[in-house]
Amino acid sequence: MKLKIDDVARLAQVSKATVSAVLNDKPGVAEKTRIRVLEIIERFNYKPNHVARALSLQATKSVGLVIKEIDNPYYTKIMRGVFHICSLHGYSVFLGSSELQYRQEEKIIEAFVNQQVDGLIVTPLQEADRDFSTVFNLINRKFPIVTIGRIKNFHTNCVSIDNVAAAQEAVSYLIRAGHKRIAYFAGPANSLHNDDRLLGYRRALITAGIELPTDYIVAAGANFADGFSQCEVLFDREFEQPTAVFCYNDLVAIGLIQALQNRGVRVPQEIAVIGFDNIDFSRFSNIPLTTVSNPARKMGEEAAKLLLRQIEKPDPVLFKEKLLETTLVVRNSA
Amino acid sequence: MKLKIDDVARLAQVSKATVSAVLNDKPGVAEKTRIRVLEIIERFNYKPNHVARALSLQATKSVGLVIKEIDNPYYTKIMRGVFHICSLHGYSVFLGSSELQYRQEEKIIEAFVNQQVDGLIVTPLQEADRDFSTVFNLINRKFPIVTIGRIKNFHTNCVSIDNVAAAQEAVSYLIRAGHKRIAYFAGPANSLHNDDRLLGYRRALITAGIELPTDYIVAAGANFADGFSQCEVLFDREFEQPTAVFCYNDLVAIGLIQALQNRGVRVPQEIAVIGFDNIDFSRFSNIPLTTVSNPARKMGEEAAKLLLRQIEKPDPVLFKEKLLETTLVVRNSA
DNA sequence: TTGAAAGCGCTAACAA
DNA sequence: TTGTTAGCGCTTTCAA
Repeated sequence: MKLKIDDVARLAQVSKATVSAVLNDKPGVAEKTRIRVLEIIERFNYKPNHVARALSLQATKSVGLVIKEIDNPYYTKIMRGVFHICSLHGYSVFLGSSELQYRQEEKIIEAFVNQQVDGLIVTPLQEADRDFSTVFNLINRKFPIVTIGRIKNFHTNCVSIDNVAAAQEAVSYLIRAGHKRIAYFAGPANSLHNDDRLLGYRRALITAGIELPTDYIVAAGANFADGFSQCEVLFDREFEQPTAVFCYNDLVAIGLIQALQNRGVRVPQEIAVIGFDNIDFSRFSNIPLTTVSNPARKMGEEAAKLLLRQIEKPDPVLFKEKLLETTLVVRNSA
Repeated sequence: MKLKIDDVARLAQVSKATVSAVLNDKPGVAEKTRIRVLEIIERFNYKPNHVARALSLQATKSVGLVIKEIDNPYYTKIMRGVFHICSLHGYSVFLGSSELQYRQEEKIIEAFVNQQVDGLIVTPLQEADRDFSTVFNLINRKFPIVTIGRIKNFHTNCVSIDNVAAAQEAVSYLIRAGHKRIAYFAGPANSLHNDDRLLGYRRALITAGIELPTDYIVAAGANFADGFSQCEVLFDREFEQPTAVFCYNDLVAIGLIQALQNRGVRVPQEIAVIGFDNIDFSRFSNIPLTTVSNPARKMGEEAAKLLLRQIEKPDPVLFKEKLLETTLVVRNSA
């Protein structure tokens, strides 16, 4: 069977306390014995039992990451960032995806907490009637948590981007390019990201002194199919057809462009389109997409750093928000 | 602080052995006391400490999943399957991605084993000079493992598809459609999948009595960029231009189609293209892709089932291979 | 039907 | 500098 610490102790002719000390780089072990112990460990390929150590230390060296959609490249980028930093620091990560259901999100969080993870990174689902008490309680108990994106009316340690400013920049770019009738293909209802991007869109218009009926705000969603299917709204007779569309995200933008092309509408000549996120694929899409680059991987990394810092020296004080930079990536769609 | 089993025992005025018994649905607890204990558990929201239980049981109720690429939708589908079955059975899953580096794969596997996962699902990287001793040793120690895809010259519990037959079917379809000059855009070198698909391609040609120089086999890869960049090879003067291309996977096919369109070549009229995997996006791509549907999610599920069965009642006997069905999905690209 | 006690493999006081 | 011992929070034998 597998070796345990007592075996190593016996083989090295020391007590297990000593073995434990060398395992954990504790001072106060004679160089000679340290070497002897290390030799035995090496020779017999001893690996400490992680579970036993976790029980004794009351720390599992693991964190939980809860994302919203496993198939969304934005979240896989975040994942990569989190994985990267965590593995650098010897933490492993449990992954769970709420698939946009907040009950599911709560279940996952609870499961992770029961698994004794040392901390949690959550991309919280924000629905109007959503109950945040699970997260709330955890935070009250000083359980280490960082959220990716703020929670409405609620303070957490979090990392995010300035969605308002980013959207405003994108729309201002369209305005500077001469567009006056600019539609917004909105994201999921009750998404804080969507609220912020909508606000940025509005601010850009206001700043430029452009007034547009609310018809120019089209409820789309977050996926390819949403952009694709809502395309027809643009050709509705009720309002003057836009010359540009700012989209909630790249998937929506790509869906829209596809539908536009199916109708024979040229992009960007007849209708310009801007996305958001700068997913990998947007570079390769049929018409390379102009979009706002969202530093998802970096967000994952910063979230992990924030969390690990919190775990390793709990800061009684207060909530930190880390804001990351976005940039407009101009390609061919606008 | 958090309640422990002793607290519950005290509150319910029983011993902790009794509490443990009701927690684990063991028989031999009087209905009256069971109810009393459950009430206390409910009232104080007691949750057993997973780590302590794991140490005592020598089982963590967790498994490790090692995939090759986090950004590849094929693997995220597998993930979903694995997650689904595991969570149904109360197992949590550690995820790791080798990102195509087998050293990385080994590290992850070792880390998982040290974490005391109860079993492992691996999508093994197959390179020519690759050393499988880590996996080998684990299997010899009867450590529960299932691989997704076979390992060359090596028996494991595994789930896979019949890549040869699937490729043969796709290419035969092209032949029946009248194509005679069919190229193969090959996947990564040393990929067993690629070997099998290549074999299927060859068999289809042989069966139809078609002979083609090896120029028609183009080294591409597994990603969009590979298909995109290798497009030009098709227009090489050295050999007669193909009328159809069978691609290693959808990403390559989509990349190729994109490049073809950039050149003004019409798909499928001038060149027909078939992919492999049927990733979600292939349905939405510019020209909806004809492809071989690869039941990735189902593979994940079956792999998980196989693994859990192995964990819960170790079968001393032998290796099982589960072969899943593929089907040709005909859309517009061929 | 219940409880006392030992044990899972490790860490950390404390004593020697 | 090293060893003894008591936990960490659970499960499980065995005796009552």
